[in-house]
Amino acid sequence: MAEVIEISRLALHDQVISRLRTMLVEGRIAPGAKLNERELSEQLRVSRTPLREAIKLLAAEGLVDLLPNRGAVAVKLTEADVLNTFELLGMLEGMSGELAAQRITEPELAELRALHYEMLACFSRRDLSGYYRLNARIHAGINEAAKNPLLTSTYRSVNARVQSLRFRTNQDEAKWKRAVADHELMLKALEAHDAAALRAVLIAHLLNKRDRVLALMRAGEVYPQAAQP
Amino acid sequence: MAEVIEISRLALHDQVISRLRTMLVEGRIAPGAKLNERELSEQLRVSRTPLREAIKLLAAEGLVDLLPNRGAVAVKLTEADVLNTFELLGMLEGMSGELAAQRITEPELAELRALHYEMLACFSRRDLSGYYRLNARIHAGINEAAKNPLLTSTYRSVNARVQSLRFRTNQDEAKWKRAVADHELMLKALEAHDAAALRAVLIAHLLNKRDRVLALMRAGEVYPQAAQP
DNA sequence: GATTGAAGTTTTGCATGCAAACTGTCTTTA
DNA sequence: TAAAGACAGTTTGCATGCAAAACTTCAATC
Repeated sequence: MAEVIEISRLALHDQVISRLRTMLVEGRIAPGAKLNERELSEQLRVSRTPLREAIKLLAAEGLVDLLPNRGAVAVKLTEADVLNTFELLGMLEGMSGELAAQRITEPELAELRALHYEMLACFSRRDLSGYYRLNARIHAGINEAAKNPLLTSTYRSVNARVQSLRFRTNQDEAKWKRAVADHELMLKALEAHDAAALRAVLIAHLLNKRDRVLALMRAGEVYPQAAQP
Repeated sequence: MAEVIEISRLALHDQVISRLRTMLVEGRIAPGAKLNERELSEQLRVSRTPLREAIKLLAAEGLVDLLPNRGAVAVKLTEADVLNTFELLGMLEGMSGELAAQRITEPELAELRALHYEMLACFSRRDLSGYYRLNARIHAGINEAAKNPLLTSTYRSVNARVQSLRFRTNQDEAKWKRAVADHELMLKALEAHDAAALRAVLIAHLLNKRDRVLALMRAGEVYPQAAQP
């Protein structure tokens, strides 16, 4: 009962934000595409007021660009944007790792171990989407173990900018194995409370991802359907 | 001509955001105070629509808390919040310093040197507000020299959360001298392109500031007029 | 043929109106 | 006397309306 009330009482503009963010991150709104207020408000079944509030917030998160008197467009990252984003993301994740190695509790470690084994199961079955989901939960878990909510939310926000690109990198067998090996090292570092080691492996892991994203961009496979101005 | 047009064309909600942010950062809206939409919209001479958009954005920046169906209140930081904020800020500023030491150009360095001497002039005259202004410009300059706009905007956003507290710390003579000495070290490190040294001095400088802010909070001098719930 | 301009349409930005939720006070009841 | 409830006033959340800006189309001129 209370559940239903709570859910229905989620502010409309918050629902709109979530749905829009998902559409942007998953690429259902193509990078560079214009966000037409009338169109979106009909699609999402809300009036333009909460929709506009949502768009403003997504602009603050860096997922859309606001053009004065000309509405909003989904951001289309340049190579420099990607480099800058990963540069910052590496620092944030490295810091997160250092703090987590120092501050993680035994129950948190046990949960991360469990997630790790679930992820290995997905790897064994070549279940890529399950792997991605668990991978994200593990990184979120490390982030939480750092016990700094502001760091967590900052990381989440910066990460959202490149999330859609990270989704699209194709995992060939060798790279996938390498990523799994990285995760083994992460767990070892956490168990040993070795801050420097965890920082190093997290950053290396991320730089790897960055290079795959850059390779994708350079191959021109990222924005296939988006029209150039 | 174009100037005037450009200025007048600044979106209303952007003006509102700036003015509200200033009011929050400078403490003209007390921490914990409720933001009444009708009241503020009359005060700022805009309707509630752009005001509400601005409040939502400031919530995303962490300057106000949104209470569903009950409006917004200016954030009132706990000691833990301050610790977390400075922890992240130290990391961002440290990173900023490392990159700046590697990437700063000669003209940028010359400008920072000039600002430094202007700041020394303010110190010599015991002109605290001028000192603060130049101090902020120097730190912004270092940030820019890091050549990562995303890092710059992230730093700015996180810094805004504690800006109002930083304003209020009282500079006794010894601490002020120490801060000026830190700035000398920063310039030396930049000139030598010594990333590690600049990182170290920036972080030490910031931790000093953190401790002064914490001391202020513990002395109960931060929220004198704000009513407790 | 290309470029400029003018009218019509679309879209954004802001103001306002209305219903739902919340706050505070006063009354009623145990 | 204290607690609960009802009612009035206030405030928020969302929808809608209107004016200004931008875009489109088409024709006219060089």
